[in-house]
Amino acid sequence: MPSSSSSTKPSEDMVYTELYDSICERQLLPDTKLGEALLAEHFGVSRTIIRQVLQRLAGNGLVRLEPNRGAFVERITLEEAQQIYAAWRLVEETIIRDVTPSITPEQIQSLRQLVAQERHACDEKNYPLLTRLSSQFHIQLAALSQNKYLGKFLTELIPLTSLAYFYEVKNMPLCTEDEHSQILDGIEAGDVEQAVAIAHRHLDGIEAALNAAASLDPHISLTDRLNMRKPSLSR
Amino acid sequence: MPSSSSSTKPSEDMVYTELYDSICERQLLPDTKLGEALLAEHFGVSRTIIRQVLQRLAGNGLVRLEPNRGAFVERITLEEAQQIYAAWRLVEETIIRDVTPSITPEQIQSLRQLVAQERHACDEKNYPLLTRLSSQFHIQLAALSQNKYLGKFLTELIPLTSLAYFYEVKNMPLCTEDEHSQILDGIEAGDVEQAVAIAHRHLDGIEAALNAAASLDPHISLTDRLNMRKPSLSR
DNA sequence: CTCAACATTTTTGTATACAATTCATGTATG
DNA sequence: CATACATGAATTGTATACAAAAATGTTGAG
Repeated sequence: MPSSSSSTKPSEDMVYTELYDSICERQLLPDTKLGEALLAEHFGVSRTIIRQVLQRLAGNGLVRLEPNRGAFVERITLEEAQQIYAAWRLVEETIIRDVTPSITPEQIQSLRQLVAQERHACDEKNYPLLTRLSSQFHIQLAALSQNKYLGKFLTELIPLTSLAYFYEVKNMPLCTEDEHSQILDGIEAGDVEQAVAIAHRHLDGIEAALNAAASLDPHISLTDRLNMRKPSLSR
Repeated sequence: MPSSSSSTKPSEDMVYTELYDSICERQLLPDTKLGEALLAEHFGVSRTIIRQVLQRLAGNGLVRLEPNRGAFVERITLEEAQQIYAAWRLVEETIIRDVTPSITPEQIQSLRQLVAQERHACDEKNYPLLTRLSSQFHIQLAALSQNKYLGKFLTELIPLTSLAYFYEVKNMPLCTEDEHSQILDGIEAGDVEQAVAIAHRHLDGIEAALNAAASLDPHISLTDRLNMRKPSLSR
């Protein structure tokens, strides 16, 4: 029974989107096993399709394929997350500088709508949706860049931040629509330096929150986590 | 008859590498049809493997998958090539700034060896090899970056330059080992600004050569180009 | 001779069957 | 009682068979 209730046949892209969104929204947490047979049954397609989707997700870095062992949601370390934010800052600044002079009122309007949706999701405490919308703001901004390769890079980079998993991260709702709004203000006013400065502050803030979560987290390694399932044999 | 003469079974990675290198070296030119049955026979594997390889290559942007029509070597326009070089300049500079303070003598040595190979390939007029070595220099440098995401970006970006296809490009041997050598000199001396400046000149030069080739090229429209395609694998 | 409609062939897309590997369970042994 | 090993179940990897679509070739009318 396919979870997507639509009557249309769940094609490869639908399966891909569903898994992609689930990972980005942190519904599927890092190290979750993505068994082929299970997914095939769930979506009502053959393993062939599931396999292709998993390989595409692996190509985007969202899924880790362990030979002869299967597919898992990827997990990144704190250090890797920091590298991601560093690269993000670099490209975000470049894109803002690129987009600001040529942006149209319609494009601004479209982004403002997105911010409104973010605010709504935050009010409703719908944090999975908020996570996705927040990413989408930056992705949609990146899509406006003249340079589609930089845009594609950011589009692939941003979802990876969902793979940093510490206990506290789940409960860390980053309601940053205000900063998004301020970035738009700067862009709309043609004030590149202002927009760039806020964007940097914005990303610094997100990274700081992640660092805080990581420091609060009892540093449990993967092996530790596996071992603590059965501390003692009950028999 | 598999082209890889080794007796070991050509696995997926071998097929991937072979096709990847052939495209990067401009042995397989843009718009070349990559028929599944043909490749399967050529490498002595099933279509399943070929299919996986083609999807991986498509994920890297080297291959274009047209639904129900098959796989083709991707082609990029002059404008897209210019975007690639713009992104390359940005990231290359960042990486040089990142790598210079922490590079080791062994790493320098390894890169110098690569430059020597380049010089040799240029002397021998082995242009396919030179093309690959020239890319490899930048890729290997990028691999030294602390930021593996920027490194990966460049690693995926650089091969795309092989997809810009104008008549003159084939006959355009860019013997730029000297500039590579100078970049290394700057890095080795710890003179970041010098290294960055040369790197910029280097990339500007390559892009200028491409622009020249494009202007010399009789601007063939898409429809004309379709008429003149010779899709045979020359092997 | 040209063009269009139909039939044939080829190629891609998907599902399934089989082989290979890993993982879990249970048993024997020190 | 714990460890090592062997057997069996479950999962992944690969090849093949079949279905669907596109390309090609042929025929016939205008």
